[in-house]
Amino acid sequence: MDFVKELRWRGMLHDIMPGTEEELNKKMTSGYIGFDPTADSLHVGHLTQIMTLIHFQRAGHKPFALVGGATGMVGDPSGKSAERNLLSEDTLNHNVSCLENQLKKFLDFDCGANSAVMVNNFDWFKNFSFLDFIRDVGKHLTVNYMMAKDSVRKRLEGETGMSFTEFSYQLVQGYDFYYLWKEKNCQVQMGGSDQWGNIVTGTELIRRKSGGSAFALTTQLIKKEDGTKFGKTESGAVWLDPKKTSAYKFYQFWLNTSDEDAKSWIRIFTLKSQQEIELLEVEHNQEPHLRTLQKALAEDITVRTHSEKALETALKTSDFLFGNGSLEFLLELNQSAVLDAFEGIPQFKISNKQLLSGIILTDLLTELTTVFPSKGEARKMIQGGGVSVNKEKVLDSGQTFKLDNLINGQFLIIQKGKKNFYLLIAE
RNA sequence: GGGGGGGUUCCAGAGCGGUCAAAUGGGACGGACUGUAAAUCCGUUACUUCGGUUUCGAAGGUUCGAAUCCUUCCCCCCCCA
Repeated sequence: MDFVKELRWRGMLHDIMPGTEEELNKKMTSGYIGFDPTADSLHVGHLTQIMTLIHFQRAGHKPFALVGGATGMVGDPSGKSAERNLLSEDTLNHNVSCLENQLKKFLDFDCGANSAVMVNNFDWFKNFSFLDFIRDVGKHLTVNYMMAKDSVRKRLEGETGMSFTEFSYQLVQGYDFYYLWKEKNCQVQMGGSDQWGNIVTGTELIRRKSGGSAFALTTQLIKKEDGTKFGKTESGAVWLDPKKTSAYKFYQFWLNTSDEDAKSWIRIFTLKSQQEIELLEVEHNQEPHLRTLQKALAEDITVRTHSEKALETALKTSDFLFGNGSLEFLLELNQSAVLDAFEGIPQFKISNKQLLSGIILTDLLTELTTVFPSKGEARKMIQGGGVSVNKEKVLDSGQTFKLDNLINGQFLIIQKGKKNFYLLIAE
């Protein structure tokens, strides 16, 4: 398998430094991608980078996953219009270990020579003093060079300015590359296209400091066809951690991609072959309403990110919530089967006592649950026809609910809009 | 240290004594149409027991009445040294 070719046909390649492809085709090469520990989980936006490393390893090269315990302390100004808040050391440590655990799922760390390796740049920065750094690293690059970078220039032109800390970021990341190049024979750095500037600082540093050569390659930033940001839903980022984004929601996120996006994303986010994908596309075009591509995409990623079992549950839940005649289906299940099917959607407990006297819908949606943040909002949404209980639209915000509204004597299914469900359990 | 500009509802950005819960745009959410798609159209976008109640960097003050005027403080940007 030819790594660069692979990225090309998948439409992932954005920019590549001259000589990189030749170098990679010569021999097994080590390459790395850095991940910033800005949160305690990776999100779907990181998946492109993860896929890049997977392809890298499948092509017989040795992938390094770098977690930025040190760079995370500085803050990457790339793509940021304002200075960022620094994270505390505790948070950072916690995040680093979370990310490491997630990355372990995707790469093979035990397959001989090209086993993946996990590194944390805090390890080589913790004992690097400020003075040593500015003498050994800072001296090799001019401020002029650093200021020409997009990430810096934009901030200098803008209104917010930029701290020295963030200005230095590229040096810190640049040194990572130098260190890995020198100590681990890591010759290639990869990353999203927004990282080009930072990566080049690294190759430049290697060249000036040691006269060595290193290579770089960046991947396309994922964009949606309609121009909106990839990876966001109404409830925020789509995380890989099932505690932050349930497998059901995760599956739904991918299922809901548009036809256009599905075509490019199935190439980027799955390992399916070109042939396989083209076949799926033909199928999809014949009967677009079946959403063959979206389903294949969603299933593939869900299994690899979570598990076969998680996918099954997600499918079951989706089937139930979006299928037809589903209330009957629910009646046949016992309580644990219901809870299992609803695992991925928000649940609330209410007491039978309250239901005995009847609960007004708006209270139910705001005080007893967090479906809506305020009664006013709940009322407006109900009036707009956006709320259903047990699959039936409710138009009177004053309606009360009692014991006999419960399905199976214990459940109430609240629906906000078309796709947001909540399960209320009475006990 | 000197001079200038500025902090408004999710964001951008109007308002510059009452008609302001605050224009406009974006975003977000909801509805219709569909395929749980895209495009399009429509609606909502501080809280409320619908009487009112709390909002315009913070605290005071002037006024019948302030986002709008005054005082102090905090923060941001630009220019000069």
